[in-house]
Amino acid sequence: MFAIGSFAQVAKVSVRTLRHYDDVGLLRPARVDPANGYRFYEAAQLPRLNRIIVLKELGFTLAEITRMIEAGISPDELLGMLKLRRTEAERTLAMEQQRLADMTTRIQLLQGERAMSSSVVVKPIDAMRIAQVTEPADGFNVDFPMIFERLYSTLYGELGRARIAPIGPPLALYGERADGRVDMIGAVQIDPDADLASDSVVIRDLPAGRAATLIHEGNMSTCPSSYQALQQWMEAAGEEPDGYGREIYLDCDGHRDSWVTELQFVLK
Amino acid sequence: MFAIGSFAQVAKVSVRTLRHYDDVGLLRPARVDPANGYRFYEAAQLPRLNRIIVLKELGFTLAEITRMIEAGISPDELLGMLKLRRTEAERTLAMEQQRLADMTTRIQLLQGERAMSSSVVVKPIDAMRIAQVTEPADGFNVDFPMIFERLYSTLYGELGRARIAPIGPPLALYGERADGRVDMIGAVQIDPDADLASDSVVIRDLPAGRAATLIHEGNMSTCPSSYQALQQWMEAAGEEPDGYGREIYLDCDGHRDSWVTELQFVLK
DNA sequence: TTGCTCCTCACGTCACGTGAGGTGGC
DNA sequence: TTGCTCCTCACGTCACGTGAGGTGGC
Repeated sequence: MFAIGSFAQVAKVSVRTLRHYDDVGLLRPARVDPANGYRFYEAAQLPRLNRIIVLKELGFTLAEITRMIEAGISPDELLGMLKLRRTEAERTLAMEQQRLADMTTRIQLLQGERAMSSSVVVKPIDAMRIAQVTEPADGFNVDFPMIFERLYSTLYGELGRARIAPIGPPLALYGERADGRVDMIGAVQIDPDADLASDSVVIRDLPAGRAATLIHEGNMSTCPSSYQALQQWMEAAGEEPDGYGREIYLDCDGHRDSWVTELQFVLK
Repeated sequence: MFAIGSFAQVAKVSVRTLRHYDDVGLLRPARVDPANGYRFYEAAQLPRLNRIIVLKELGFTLAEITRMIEAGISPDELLGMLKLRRTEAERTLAMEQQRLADMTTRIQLLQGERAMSSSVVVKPIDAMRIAQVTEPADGFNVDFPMIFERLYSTLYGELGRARIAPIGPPLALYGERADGRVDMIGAVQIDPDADLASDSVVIRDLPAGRAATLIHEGNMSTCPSSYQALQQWMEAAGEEPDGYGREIYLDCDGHRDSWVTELQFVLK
């Protein structure tokens, strides 16, 4: 017979742990003094306690362990559960490694004085239906404000006439053309059930995916530096963009200098 | 201005998360409607939210993030903290890997039908002062009960005369001798302040360390199979024993068949 | 009027650690 | 009588998830 303190000492667990296992019914003392509630354990209870400790080290929860021990699990079953757990463990291990790599990326970028890129966030993007108006251009050295003014005016005009309500803020997309030029695309999300026949406005579905994103604050004329930061981040993180960037005009109500725009690169 | 739902959507966090960040003061809404408590956010708050998300992904706690953001941390400081965190992450990663290896060991042993070894536990052993009586033998093919009866009778007799109280159960140790024979050692823990002058009883300090342990239930005559299980476990786990085994007679009061003994191998 | 969005509690999570406040035997 | 061991609550941990129960505007 061991009092709880000595039993804890030989088993190298805390007294609190033994009390906890009593509470949850995982390991009841061999005897409890009815007068003062003192718990007493037998040496013969050590194999059970050790089994608990081993299973815990293997990553099972106390609830799982309770079930396993109560059910008098066979070696074969244990083997199966262990293999399952190992698969889980491998996954969390891979995630940990990813995180470590992520930290290393950020450290490198910080050392390169590109502090801005320290708020690049990768997030899922949902599939959505958009309405868009396209205009080709000879590259990125163009008068963006003028072009997009035209695009959005056409887009919102036609949507209004067709009684289709835009969802959320306007988007800018860019597309490669067969003739080597670039498509400037003004777009906005619409209801997936909406449809429209128009010469200028095209309805299209964007697929779901992952994107590296960065919030650009202020006038779009200073946008290139934000794009650069995003691109540097992707390079350092070993991510590859799928196509050109996207712009989401989260706040374009006030003065151009106080606009807030999310830049996105869809990742492969 | 975004209502909490749309702000959550663009930032890809849950509404609950935004409320939580408000509660802990990490990200207060730009405006709260005094009438109904509705929270409203501005696009310009996204950079802060993204910084929070990034720092969280890097493994900082919300409390740490709060401090970092409030203090307007410099890139250099961030770099330092990141490196610290990376060291931590590397350690937990190594532990995860150890666990995975451990699982693989157990899986192998289970497949080899050595289910018994599935309750081998590695635990720290404390440094302790012991009193011991030694008798050489020609190997392990001897009459253990008789020898140890002699050893313990001498040991407890002398301790009693010297008024030294034994602490805990009796131990059996084994030692290599220069002449190729084996020392059979009966021992017991005593107070670290205790001392004794005797021809037969020697006081000695055992160092702290780690040991692989297994509980043997029943008569010591069936002990070899438990020792074998322990040794198989060590081999599979890539651990090396430092010297012979130790035995701790946790319960040797009743019939020999109901004894409970802990077998230990100190690990290098 | 029916949905939809928003609100505020408040419990639950996982396995104990850590006091607080009190008791019984050497 | 002073330590020591034991006891039972009960809060705290970490970052929210998940109802419960209720309200205000299209």
